[in-house]
Amino acid sequence: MTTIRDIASAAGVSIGTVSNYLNDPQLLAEETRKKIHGKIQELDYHPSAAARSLKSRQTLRIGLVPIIHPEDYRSTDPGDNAFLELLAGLNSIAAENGYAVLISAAPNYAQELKTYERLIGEGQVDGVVLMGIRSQDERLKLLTSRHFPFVAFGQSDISNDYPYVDVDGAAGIQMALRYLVELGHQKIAYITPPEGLMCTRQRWEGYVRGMEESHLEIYKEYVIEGGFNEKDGHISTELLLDLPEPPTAIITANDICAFGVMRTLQMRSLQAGKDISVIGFDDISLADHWQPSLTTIAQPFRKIGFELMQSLFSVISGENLLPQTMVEPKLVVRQSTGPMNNK
Amino acid sequence: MTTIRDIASAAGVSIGTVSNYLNDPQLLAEETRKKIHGKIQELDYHPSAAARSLKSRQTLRIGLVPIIHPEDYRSTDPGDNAFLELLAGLNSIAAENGYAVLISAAPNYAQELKTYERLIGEGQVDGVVLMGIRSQDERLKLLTSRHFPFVAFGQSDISNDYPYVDVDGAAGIQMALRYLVELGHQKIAYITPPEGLMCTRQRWEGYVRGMEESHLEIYKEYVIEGGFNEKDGHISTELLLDLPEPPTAIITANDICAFGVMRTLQMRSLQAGKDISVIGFDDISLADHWQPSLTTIAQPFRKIGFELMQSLFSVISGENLLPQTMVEPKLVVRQSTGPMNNK
DNA sequence: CATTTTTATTGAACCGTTTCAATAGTAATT
DNA sequence: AATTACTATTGAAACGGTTCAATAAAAATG
Repeated sequence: MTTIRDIASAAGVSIGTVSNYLNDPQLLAEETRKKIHGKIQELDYHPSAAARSLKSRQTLRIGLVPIIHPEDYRSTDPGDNAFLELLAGLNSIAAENGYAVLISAAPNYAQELKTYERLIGEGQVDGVVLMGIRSQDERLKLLTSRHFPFVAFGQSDISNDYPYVDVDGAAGIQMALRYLVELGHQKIAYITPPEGLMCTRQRWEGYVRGMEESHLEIYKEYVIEGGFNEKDGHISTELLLDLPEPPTAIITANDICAFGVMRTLQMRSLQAGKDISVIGFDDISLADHWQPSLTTIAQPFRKIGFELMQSLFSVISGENLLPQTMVEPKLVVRQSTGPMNNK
Repeated sequence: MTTIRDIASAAGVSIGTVSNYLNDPQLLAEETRKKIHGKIQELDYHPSAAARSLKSRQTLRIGLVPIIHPEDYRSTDPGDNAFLELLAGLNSIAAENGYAVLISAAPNYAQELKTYERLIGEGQVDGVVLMGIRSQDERLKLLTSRHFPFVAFGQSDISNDYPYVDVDGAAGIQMALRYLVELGHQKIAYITPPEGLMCTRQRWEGYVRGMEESHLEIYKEYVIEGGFNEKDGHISTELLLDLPEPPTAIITANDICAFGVMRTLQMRSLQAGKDISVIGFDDISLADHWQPSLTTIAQPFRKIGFELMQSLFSVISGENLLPQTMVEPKLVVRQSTGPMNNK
């Protein structure tokens, strides 16, 4: 192992000078700089991360604490696809800034907070990224009270004075509505996410705004409190189709729910995209491969990862202690939507 | 920040004793142990990871270096699903042993080796996990020559005297064959992965052994050098169906290829699972949602993650410097296979 | 009871950096 | 020429643990 002392003596300078070379090279005379550079290459020197962070109090690491599901599970959870893209986003910005991402798993929810406490207590990381914000999220409280830099993906239902990045669900729904109206639809049903979630409230606003924008009235029969599962889609669709005047388009809580809608249409010999238009939310990988493929409001997870990491850096550097970003979703048009069919 | 000295003076002992408490509590007298424990709780003490690893030379971290694809991409790459499950496996064993996983991304292949060199040079991790082993993989050479603990997922086509975990592709194919024969199939075609890969060689062995086992002869017309894409499945299937005596079952290189096979069958108005049985490899999430759902040979990625991390620990501890593990795949039966159809 | 062994604790050195006041040398200013 | 202002470099003191030879006290042995 070669240390800073080896470099110093090989280059005939003091260790302080080598340290300066490492941290602020322009402090040195051109000649000295070259000499040190040469020796570093020659001796293949890498400064010890441990020593460095012991003294300087920064680790160049960002923490992430996933909960590992106990069993081997193959989920259609959008979380899956999302998580990878998000991780890619986080990592790429992190790497650009010389940071790495430390994943310290918690075996279950009970151990979650303790894992965060260890992570920050031991000084393993300079900041953390929170995913899957829950209502009354204890992690928000913990990190806020400890004044530890963090950023969350998603807003909470409690106070929102913490750094976050969120997807503008309202804009997404509004976008979908605008598109459907362009296609001639007017009877547009909306299957909402479960009551009580932040995104439910957000998206509802989008629905209201979008309908107003197109001067359409909201019929309460067309708004169904649904959920994220295929079953929710199924049940809600049955209700909608049994109305005296069924809708010609359905916006759903997420893609999985939309699949439930489409299966129900099929059972009734209706064709999605022709008889009834269906729009999902998320754009999971299945959406593209479904038959017919699903038009959906895509969440740009990679970009969210970028934003999260950039926000976190601005918190850490003190440049902006309360960055709050909204990311715009994107409408991906596929086969499950089409012009209104006047039979 | 409370340090070991704070605890020591609060408990009225020396810092050496507190250190002993931390690392080997049974060295202490019951009474002392309690006293220190109390103060640690009271002062919410967490030993500094940096100081600890500076002196002890272990980081309690394992490194992983993914290459971040430059663009936002939504892939059907089994790698995706695989990567997450694998990561879950790695993390859960790591966490059990007090370890965390450090992800240090490389922006591209050109920078990959440098990233590894930094990671181990700076002493950021105690070992690394290698994924996606390539032929003549430079990483194997680097890590071996530096005597740095590592374990690879997959064998290489060069020398194999390094620690690895691999999936027994031969056993998988043999399993599939046995199942097809049970269903009455005899004309069983095999679309191979591309020539030159390790897995191709492995699986070919499985095909040969499986056919021999059932006393079936191998017809070279039934063996097609294919690949991992939908197109490979398509082209190969056309060839197979145009034979004077087309096969009644097809084993493919992976699920994506199998989808290509199934689409081709559909084009010719043949029904997978009735007219011709199709078996994939990997069990990506789409396999279950395809119409008809795909029978496939599943790679247990979670378990592979377990094995990888366990192997790595045994290398690090010196307990076994050359662990080499084969993991058995599992046949997942769905709708794309069925009894032979004697028309 | 003296001696040896075992058990519990200590304290100082060390791990490899960063940091910063101090210093020497050089250039600019009066 | 004397003073002041920079620039480049130094050296020692941290940072917060671990390690280990040394020591003290208690227990076992002859």
